[in-house]
Amino acid sequence: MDCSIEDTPLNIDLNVNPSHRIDEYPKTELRGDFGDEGKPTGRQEEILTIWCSLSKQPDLLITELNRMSSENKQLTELLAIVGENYSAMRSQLAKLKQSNSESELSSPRKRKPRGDDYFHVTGRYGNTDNCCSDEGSSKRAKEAKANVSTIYLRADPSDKSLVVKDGYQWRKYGQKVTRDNPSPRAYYKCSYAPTCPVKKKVQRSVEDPSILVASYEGEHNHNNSSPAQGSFGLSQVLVPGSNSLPYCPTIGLDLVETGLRSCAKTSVAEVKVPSLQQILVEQMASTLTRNSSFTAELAAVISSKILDYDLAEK
DNA sequence: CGTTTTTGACCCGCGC
DNA sequence: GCGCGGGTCAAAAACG
Repeated sequence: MDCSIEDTPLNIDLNVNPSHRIDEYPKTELRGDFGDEGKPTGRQEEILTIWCSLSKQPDLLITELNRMSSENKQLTELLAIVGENYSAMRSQLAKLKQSNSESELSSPRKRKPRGDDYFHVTGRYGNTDNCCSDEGSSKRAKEAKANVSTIYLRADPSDKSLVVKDGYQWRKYGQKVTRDNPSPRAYYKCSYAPTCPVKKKVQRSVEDPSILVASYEGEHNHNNSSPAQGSFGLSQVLVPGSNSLPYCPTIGLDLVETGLRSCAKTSVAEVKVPSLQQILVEQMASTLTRNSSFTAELAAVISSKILDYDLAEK
């Protein structure tokens, strides 16, 4: 096999170093069917091609490795800065929330909302009708006993369905448009067992329509219908629960904290959580490495640069 | 044909 | 007592 590389229309700028731009080099092409998992020959050929190029130029390999190492360092520093900015923004948000809640307490509400204190604590993405309840009401005391819990799920905003796949079987018995949220609220009952008292309310967040807010009420009185682990989706974290609510997902950036706080509030066992940066890096790495097109294009860019060095030296 | 979803009507608690 | 708004019911429609 020879180590020739053909031209390809692919053109991805992967160079984060502004002084070292890829488009300074001639566009090259890669033969193959990227992303087609049924035909692995294309990608394998690219890897072989790159390996052939690199093996011919050990010095070049070292140079390239050094450059990538420095870029990696830069990226790490950038990530640290982003993390610091995030922390600063979060503390500012906390201050804002605190001042907002103080002003809400000082101004009387027109109508006493239903719900319990739980929502007040965890309800950043909850509805306003579920927050700021008064103490002392017998109904609310009953609700507090009823094991109410809220989860937040990332959902496709274009998908209008209010379906939360949590592994249990639900029967929808109502849907309502509430006053303070344009998106409808769906009411579900657990249909796995006829006598199961668990109810679920699902509604999109007012602030972010891509967030589904699901409120669970009650406790399943039947054996778990073996909810599939991870059925909440990729970005959700399975949390061992002590009650009927098996999942306490942590989604997105600020939702991580909110989700976990809600877990703690519902007496769910304490959970070790990786740092935000770690989560971000892992998710990015996972997404990129699973994308065969990306890896193929990455290989294409690297090989084109190597070839260019080769030509320049000659 | 059984199950699930839709949707308008009704019920009930709360604030005024 | 009345009106508002959330929650539930139940008949009809849709679905598999």
